[in-house]
Amino acid sequence: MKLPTSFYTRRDVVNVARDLLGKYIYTDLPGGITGGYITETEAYAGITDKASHAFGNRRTPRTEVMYRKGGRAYVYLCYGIHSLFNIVTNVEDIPHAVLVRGINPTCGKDLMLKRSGKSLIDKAFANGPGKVCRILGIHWRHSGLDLSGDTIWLEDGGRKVREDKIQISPRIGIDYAEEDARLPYRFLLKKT
DNA sequence: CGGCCGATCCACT
DNA sequence: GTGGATCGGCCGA
Repeated sequence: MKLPTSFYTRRDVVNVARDLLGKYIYTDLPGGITGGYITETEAYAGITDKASHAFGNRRTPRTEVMYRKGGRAYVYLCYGIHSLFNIVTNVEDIPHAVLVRGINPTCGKDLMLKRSGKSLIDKAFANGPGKVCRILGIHWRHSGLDLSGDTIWLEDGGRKVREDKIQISPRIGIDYAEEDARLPYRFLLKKT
């Protein structure tokens, strides 16, 4: 069952990031369908968040998709090599997003292994946002895709996520964000 | 149009 | 724990 648009248009991006833990992400891209459930996310809270690409209400061709209604993909290139996948949230003109930093692969494992160049799925297989995009076949050209479509989508697979299984910490790799670098906007599923 | 830099990863020490 | 890879986006001129 796909997540409804109303899941993405909620105004509390930090809670959306937390609620995305345990939800399933799927892609139907060349090679077949791959997917898994989300194990790590970060919230980026728009124009007042120094870590966000939309800080200060900055609008560029790249960031424009963040200003659209929640429920689309915002994918961009980082360090010249890695695509990073974000889920746009909130209503139109409020550029909030959630970065998907880790998944637990469940579907299309052979294809994910092939895309990764690895020979087995270990703990470090999908524990970073660049790796997640690589194994799911997501590229920055997919930015703007509607998540209610059949290319990239999310489902509520009925996984129960207990509050005491959630670890919260500051976000990674955003030291430039000054005081906002310390905000507790990162959510991880603890190892079972 | 040139130059700087990044929401990372991996090999190597 | 650290440094190099690598290139599109952004800004200033």
